[in-house]
Amino acid sequence: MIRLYDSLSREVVELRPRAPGEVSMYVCGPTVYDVPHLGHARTAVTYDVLCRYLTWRGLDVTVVSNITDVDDKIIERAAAEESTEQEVSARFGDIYIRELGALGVAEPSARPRATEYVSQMVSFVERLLARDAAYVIDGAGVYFDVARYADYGRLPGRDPEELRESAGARVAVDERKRDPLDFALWKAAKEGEPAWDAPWMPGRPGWHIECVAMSLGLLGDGFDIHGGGSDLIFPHHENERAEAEAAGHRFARLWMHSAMVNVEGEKMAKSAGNFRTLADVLALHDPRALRLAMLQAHYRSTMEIDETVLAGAAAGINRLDAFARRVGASGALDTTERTADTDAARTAFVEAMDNDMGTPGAVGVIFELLRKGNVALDDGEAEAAASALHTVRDLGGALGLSLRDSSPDEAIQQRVDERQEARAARDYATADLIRAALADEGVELEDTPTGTVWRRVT
RNA sequence: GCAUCGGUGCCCGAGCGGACGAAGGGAGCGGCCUGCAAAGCCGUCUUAUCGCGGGUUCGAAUCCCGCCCGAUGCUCCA
Repeated sequence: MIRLYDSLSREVVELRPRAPGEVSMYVCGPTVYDVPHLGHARTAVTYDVLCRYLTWRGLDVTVVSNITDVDDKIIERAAAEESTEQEVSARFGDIYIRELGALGVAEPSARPRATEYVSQMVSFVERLLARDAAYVIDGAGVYFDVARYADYGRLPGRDPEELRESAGARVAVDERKRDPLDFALWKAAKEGEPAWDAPWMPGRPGWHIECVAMSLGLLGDGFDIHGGGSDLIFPHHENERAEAEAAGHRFARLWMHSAMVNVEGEKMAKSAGNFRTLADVLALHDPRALRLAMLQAHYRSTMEIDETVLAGAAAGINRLDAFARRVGASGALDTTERTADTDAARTAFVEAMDNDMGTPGAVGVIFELLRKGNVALDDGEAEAAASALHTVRDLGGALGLSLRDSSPDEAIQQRVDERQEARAARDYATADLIRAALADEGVELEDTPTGTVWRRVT
């Protein structure tokens, strides 16, 4: 039984897909006006792991993750660069996809762009107008009428009255709105901004509507999981929910929110100026180290990512790879043979993961099995070690963590062999010379009872 | 202020009523192994005052109340 925390009911609930055996999931992607940072990476990794695990458990998963390519910030950036909105969003969209791909985030089943869904958004707004859940303000746009949605405020756990009090604290409220909480579904075109035709006035999509159009459009009513970063709970997700349900649709069955990444105790954000780009981290570390660091914290806990954390995770990745090399050097062949240890590990792994994606516990299980495999190797039980390795690979795969396979390199192998000959002849001076030379090239040697293995150190 | 989530060994971070004599990773130290390393294993720091004070319970890191501290959200946000 797979259980997940549902942000709407505020409890861990059993995942009960609308269609048995199939899970449909929508993950709010970024607005592409700049390069991705670690926060984007954490969110993407969280849902990537969920998708991989559900698939590993035998479910047929469909993931839709959007890219929002019309928005105030994109317009600003395009203006600042004297470029176009299309160019800016295409550029950052490509970077986003490439860098997350490098992190091992699998391509979603569909990655819609907001601009591809404008006509659906227009129809959606019409439907809301027809149901009297929205109204037009001439020259300004079309607004959602919050009063028409009785459940408003449940997702963020707030009373609409309280929400109303703080509305306008940061942005001036348009006097013509019926309620300060009302928000734009469609924004009237301004000079020099991208615009599309619409029955009310030419303009561009307002807030939250793009995700509703894309999620319902691609996954249909009552899709299973809607996820995103916790900073989207309000207003973004609550307003999506209001729009969809006020239009008569059954929206997401389960809401998930991943926690923020902090830097020195503060949320990483562009506005705070403390963000680290994904590219910066990827330039310094194995992408698997970043993923492991993220897996070692629960997705609903705020986590700190700094050099200490990254270096620690990188050391963990080295252990994983070293185990694979050791087993490889033992000559034992890959085997699906089960042992008491691998069975116990699988059970514990599933138990941890089924419980609201307990990746830290799941990673713990993997490392425990790794240690047992190393002990088996020390005891000369290569077969048992190979079984452990096979399971480590399988479980790691369910989390998107792979072990590095050494790539053969004849030139290096030749020198390793030369060193072995020297060692056999007890000519340790020569042997150490070769080892030091290889070390200078970033190649580290490990002597095992069955031969010497080597690895590249980055 | 209101809402939500937290405060666990040197660091990160699980656990969320009894198998806790608190997982796992990292760091330090000692040992074994090794020609020396690396890798690995074992031990150790670690009897972790589980933020503080009360309470419930046969039993609490886990539940309840109060307090202190922090993060996030309250129409830019992943």
